[in-house]
Amino acid sequence: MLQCAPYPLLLGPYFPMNIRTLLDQRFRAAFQQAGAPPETNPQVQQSGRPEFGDYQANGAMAAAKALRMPPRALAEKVVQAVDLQDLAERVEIAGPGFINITLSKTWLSRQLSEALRDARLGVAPVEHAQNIVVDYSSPNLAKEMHVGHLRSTIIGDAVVRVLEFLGHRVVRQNHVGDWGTQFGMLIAYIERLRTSGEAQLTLALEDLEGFYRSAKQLFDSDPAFADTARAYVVKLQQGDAHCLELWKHFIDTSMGHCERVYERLGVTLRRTDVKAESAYNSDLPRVIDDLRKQGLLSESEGAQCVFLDEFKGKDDSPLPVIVQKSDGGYLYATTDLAAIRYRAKDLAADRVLYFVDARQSLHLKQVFAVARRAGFVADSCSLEHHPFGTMMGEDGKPFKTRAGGTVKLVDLIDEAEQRAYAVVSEKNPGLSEGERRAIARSVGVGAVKYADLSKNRINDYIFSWNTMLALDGNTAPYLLYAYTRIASIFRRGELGDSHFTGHIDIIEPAERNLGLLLARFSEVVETVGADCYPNLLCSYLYDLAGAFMQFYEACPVLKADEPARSSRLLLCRLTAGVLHRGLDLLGIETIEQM
RNA sequence: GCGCCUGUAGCUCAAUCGGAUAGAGCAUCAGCCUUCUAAGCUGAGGGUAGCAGGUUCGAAUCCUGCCAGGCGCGCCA
Repeated sequence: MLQCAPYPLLLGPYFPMNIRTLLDQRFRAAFQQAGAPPETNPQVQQSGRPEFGDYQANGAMAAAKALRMPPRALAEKVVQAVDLQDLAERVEIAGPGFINITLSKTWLSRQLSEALRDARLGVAPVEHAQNIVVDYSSPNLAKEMHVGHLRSTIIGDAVVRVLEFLGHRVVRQNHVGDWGTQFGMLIAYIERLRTSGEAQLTLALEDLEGFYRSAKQLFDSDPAFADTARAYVVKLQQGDAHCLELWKHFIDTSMGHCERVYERLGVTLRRTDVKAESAYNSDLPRVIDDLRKQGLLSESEGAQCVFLDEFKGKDDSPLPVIVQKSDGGYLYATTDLAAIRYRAKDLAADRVLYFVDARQSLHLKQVFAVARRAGFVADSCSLEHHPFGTMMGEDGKPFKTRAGGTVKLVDLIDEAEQRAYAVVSEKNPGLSEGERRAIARSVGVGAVKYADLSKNRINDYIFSWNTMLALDGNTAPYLLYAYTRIASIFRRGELGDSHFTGHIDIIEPAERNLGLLLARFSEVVETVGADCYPNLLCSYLYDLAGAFMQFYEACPVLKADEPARSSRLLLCRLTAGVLHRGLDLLGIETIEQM
């Protein structure tokens, strides 16, 4: 394990704050002093181009308009007023009134030296920790996990990690589907196999997907079996002991499958995070009752519905949220309402995040609206659907096996590891078999996850083995390689904790470039925590890895003279720390060599 | 029919609350290994931002209309 962990000694008080926030505060004060109203947004952001400095404040144009004065004149006054003596080496006005800020190397050097002594690498814990409930993964247990579950699982887990790192109290909710009509069929099939022996049943359940297919086939071809299956749905719902036992056996087996996938993917979900659909069964009649008491319920064509004005269907007709079927059965909207109330009330959530397929947008919008109207959720609680697109094959159609079936996650992981193994063996044949296997595991799984995380989640995305396992470009292998290069420097120099001394002193352009990115880590992490777009963290880490590669080419470390050698070693150490932590927040594990 | 999402380089994708000359990677071409891992680095070419209007000092971003694709829309989840 690389010593990316921080210095144990903390010299004096250190209150990390991200640069953007710091500049925002300074400029807010300056704008007021310059005569702008207190609510003026200084619009501090990272500069788009190097010639515009490191940060820019763009608020002068808008504020000048309100004040009816020339924007450059306001910018002048702001620059006069702003106190940046400690941190900027240049503040310039450009164009119509942009204020460009170049940070001083001294200040940057000090920030980095401090971040190095901080276990959190300069990321401050949130001032007000929130209770954040995160609904993600949530596979249906009738079948094995397949590629359709990947995005929710991977993206949700990354966001969970980020939120916890920021200091929030996170409650994972794996809302697995373990109830509904198809389970009658599966139970009937279990029973049938049991009569031919326990061993055969166990074997059949190994391949859950095949199990489902066989049951379905029987269901479609054998009317007697179909009748039994339908009867079992009813018995199950009535709490029949025998059916429940078979059902539990099935659920248990299926959950075991999921857990093996989570384990291999390095996903933090545990059995204790499961709050299955069936867990809300007893609460469903109460949901209906409460909706009725609120006067929200109306009957339509025999079904119990909630009609809300904001939802219109065809020809402006009212669009119902059906919460109880005409036969008395409940639907997933009912379960979701029960779940949302549990999360808001029992779990006291400040935010509830749903990492759910974009196709459920309307459904969730309706559930959120009904829940609010019914008072299940306080106004102060934020309900957020974070949708994502579908994973497509290289032909632009939903990703399938060659035979046209769904791709099981275990198969996907197997193939990723195999392909990674082939690459490692080719690139680095000197490593032992065991080492290559271990590297292939990290690289293969890391590549799968990174391919998913690095894209803006809203769009559909094209899954391609080639781009994913490519060794260059914005991929997991590239980031992992950057990290191993640092590890290699430390190995080569035989460096232990005691060898890291002195402080970071930014001199070369490549050092400055790298240092500036390192100092921005907290900005990215905070943004991801707020907006739930892990691809921002990916592209940051990619930039960081790139900046390190350039630094590596331009600035010798071990061969440098003091004090540059010490400074560069510390820069390497901080880079390793940020890469390690950043990848960890994405759920990707680093390796020491590859 | 109504609603939601999307349309950026040949391909895969970015772009912070509207900000300056729209950026990467792949692929193509040209360079760099007696020097800390070349799974790397440097450089070149490649764009009517779907189309047309509008708002604005300023639009890939906001608004309107059209075109194209995907998805959703009463008793599955």
